[in-house]
Amino acid sequence: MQTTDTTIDLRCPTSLALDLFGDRWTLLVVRDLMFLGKRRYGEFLASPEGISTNILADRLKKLLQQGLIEKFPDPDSARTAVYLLTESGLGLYSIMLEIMRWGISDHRARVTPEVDKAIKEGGDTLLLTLLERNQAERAALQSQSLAGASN
Amino acid sequence: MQTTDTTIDLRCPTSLALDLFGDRWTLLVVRDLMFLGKRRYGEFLASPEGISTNILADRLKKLLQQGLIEKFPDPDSARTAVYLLTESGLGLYSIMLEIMRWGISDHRARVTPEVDKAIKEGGDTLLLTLLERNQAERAALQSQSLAGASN
DNA sequence: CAAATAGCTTGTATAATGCAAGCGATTTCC
DNA sequence: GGAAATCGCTTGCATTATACAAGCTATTTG
Repeated sequence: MQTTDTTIDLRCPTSLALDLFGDRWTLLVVRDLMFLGKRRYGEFLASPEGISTNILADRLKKLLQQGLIEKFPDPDSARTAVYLLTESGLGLYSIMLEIMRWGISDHRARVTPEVDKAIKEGGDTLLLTLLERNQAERAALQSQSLAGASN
Repeated sequence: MQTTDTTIDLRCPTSLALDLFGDRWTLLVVRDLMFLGKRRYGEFLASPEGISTNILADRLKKLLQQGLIEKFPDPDSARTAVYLLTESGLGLYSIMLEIMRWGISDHRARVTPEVDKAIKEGGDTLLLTLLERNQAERAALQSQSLAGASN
């Protein structure tokens, strides 16, 4: 007699997580999207860490495949796209916040005031804000792209 | 007039954190030490992910250099060493717990009952336990190595 | 309509990782 | 107590990932 559920991934969640972001760049793209309001290829590229163009393209592709981000046509320009975290992508919020908390406490690195407040206050006020913002952006982009398609 | 403190690392804490564990293996060694009670080279090597010998040696060296782990002579054998997380190393606890929480919720990966309980209950009961255990182990290893030195 | 720009892709060099073998210091076995 | 096995690495080499520069296409600007 076996267990009824055979879909459980027996691996350690740490290992699973590292499949996703066990590299130098993925979480920096997530950070840009989650906390710095960046949405476009060129904006990610402009981050001070200096990701290369091919690596950025590769990470965006992987994040798309894993359903952590979505890609929309940019209402302002036909040659750029807008990337947005999905709800699943925002599921990385707590990990990101703990990483930032760690970086601040041990190394006195800097974050935005918004993040700083979230780290010090605890709770998930910021997460709720991010979820709302994201939903609003997504709605706007979807209606725009529909309108665009009917032109 | 400048700020008095010139030691602040201006980089984003995410980037700082990725310097430390932005790779495939470092956090798996931390997991072994923090939650699975592994202490020796051979035990890390035996983890199911299958780290290579040179990579393991390299990561242990880096973790030592960064003060996240300590190395003690093994009281039971002159050819092995015992590695222990420092308090600074245990500072990664919250990050690890959030990573495991993420892995469990989205992918139903498995953790030890002890970790599962910690994830579900919240609070830092487990962290306190780990800190105590670690201190006890460290004390034992230090007294043993002193006794050994006087032989 | 020419030049510039955004978002990539495509080489190619370098660095990180994976794999297997080897090596010195113990420890075990007979 | 000597030979063989074991442990904790290190070293060499093949493969993969990343960095850097250039190029290409579609769009947009002047």
